[in-house]
Amino acid sequence: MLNRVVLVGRLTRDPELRYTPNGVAVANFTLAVNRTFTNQQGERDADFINCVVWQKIAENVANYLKKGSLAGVDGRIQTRSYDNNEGRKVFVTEVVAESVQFLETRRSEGGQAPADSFANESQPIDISDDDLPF
Amino acid sequence: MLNRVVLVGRLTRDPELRYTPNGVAVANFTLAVNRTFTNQQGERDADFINCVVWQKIAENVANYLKKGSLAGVDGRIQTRSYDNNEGRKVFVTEVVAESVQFLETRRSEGGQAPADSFANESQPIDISDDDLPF
Amino acid sequence: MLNRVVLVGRLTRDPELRYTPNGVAVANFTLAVNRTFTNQQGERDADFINCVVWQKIAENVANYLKKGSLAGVDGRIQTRSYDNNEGRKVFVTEVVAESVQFLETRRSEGGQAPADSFANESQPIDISDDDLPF
Amino acid sequence: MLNRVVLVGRLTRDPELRYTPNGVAVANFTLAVNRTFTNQQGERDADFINCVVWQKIAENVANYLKKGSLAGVDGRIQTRSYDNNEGRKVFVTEVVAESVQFLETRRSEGGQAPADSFANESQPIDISDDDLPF
DNA sequence: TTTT
DNA sequence: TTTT
Repeated sequence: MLNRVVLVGRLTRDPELRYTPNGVAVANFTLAVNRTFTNQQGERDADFINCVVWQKIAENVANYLKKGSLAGVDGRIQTRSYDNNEGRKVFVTEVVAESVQFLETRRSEGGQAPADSFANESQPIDISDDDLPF
Repeated sequence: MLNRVVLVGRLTRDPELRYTPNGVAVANFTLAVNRTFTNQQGERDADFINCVVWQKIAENVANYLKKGSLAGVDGRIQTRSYDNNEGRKVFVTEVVAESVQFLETRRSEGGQAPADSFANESQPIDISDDDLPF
Repeated sequence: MLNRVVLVGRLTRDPELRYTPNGVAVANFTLAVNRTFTNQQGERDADFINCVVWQKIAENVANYLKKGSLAGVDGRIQTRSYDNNEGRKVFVTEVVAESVQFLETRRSEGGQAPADSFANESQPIDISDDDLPF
Repeated sequence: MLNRVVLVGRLTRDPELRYTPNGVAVANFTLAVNRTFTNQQGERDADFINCVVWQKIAENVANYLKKGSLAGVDGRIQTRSYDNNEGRKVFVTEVVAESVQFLETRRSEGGQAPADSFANESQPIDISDDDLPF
């Protein structure tokens, strides 16, 4: 059945990279996707969408993206549940990214940026992977 | 920023139609979207995705869809939080449907279906609405 | 870069299945996707979108879909050009389907449909393939 | 019926802005969307996708985007035909953009860019419009 | 809390 | 007719 999601937004924090007991890389990050409309208070709201990536893309995401990076995600919605430490079932809805596009280069913190280096002249980097472990 | 979701799945229960204090119709339903792959136990899993619709579409959804109906949804992911009755913050991720396509006619329960009536010859019905209240 | 298309529509004719010189299956079909709005004459228009599928999905499409079938397509837009028989360059924009969902069972022509067989009780069939030859 | 397209790519030329006899703005542009895979010659191919936008977005596109700009498009596929000057029917497949996201600031040609202005710190601009004339 |  |  059809289940397709496409997002462009900014990472709210650095991605978290972990490894499963079998050594498979998994990264989690949250995308802040600004809404085009404003709320009753006239503010521009955002949706904060949790994303997961596996394997090689997970490692690429951890290497190339950080808090504030602009990224595009093509994936699907996944739901799952787990029991929290109070023994209560928690339901999770998140996006499994099948490909991630790095839409800009961030200046490194405290780094000395050469006068002629402009992010808008950098190539967006595509990181995709087809043999996911699920 | 880009935030787009397209789903095709079956309703897990009848849609719930309510009205805001200002009289705006809202309907909630959950789509079961079967995955194409199978899990470790060889079972075919599904994602259970909560959807919200507003206004005229909400009423159409309540009228035309029921538990088990096959439906297509075009919308976006929305996140929000609220405090539950224990004073704890609960985070919700759901799909705001901007248009819903009713993909089949369900036989009415206990009804007598005429020998020549086939769901596959019915026209899918599109219900969309552009002036959402947000 | 992001390139994602999702369609639900009906085949305008039976799919055409061919094989490349290397024996790779390719199928072509056109989806009529009705618009939700009506034109100035008050008619409901449709878009006629050419689709290509490769390999196993191509054969599944040829086996399961026919003129009039309702199908969902998840894929991407592809552009290419070729020289026609008058030596003129022709530009083609089409959708490469990465997965196709068969959304209903068509009654076989002249077949005897049992009184209790309803398309709406059939399972949508997903046909997808990840190792495309391009 | 469902018809949804999401693209991220670069403009191959400056957008062309025109007005209908009734004064409605229309802009045309082509997005080069690089493929993630390479062709047999090891080159990285691209798809060149023609896009149309109407009304206010058309004017925004003409103002903010130019050849080489990185842009995101959310829209749908449209097909139409017209008779060319040889009296031959030409079929067109293009994307009608319902919203366009300007994903970077281009340095103005010959302009003097201040040492601390980085495109990656600029806000992507969303231009969308809901009351299209069709 | 889940559909066919 | 093609962008970085």
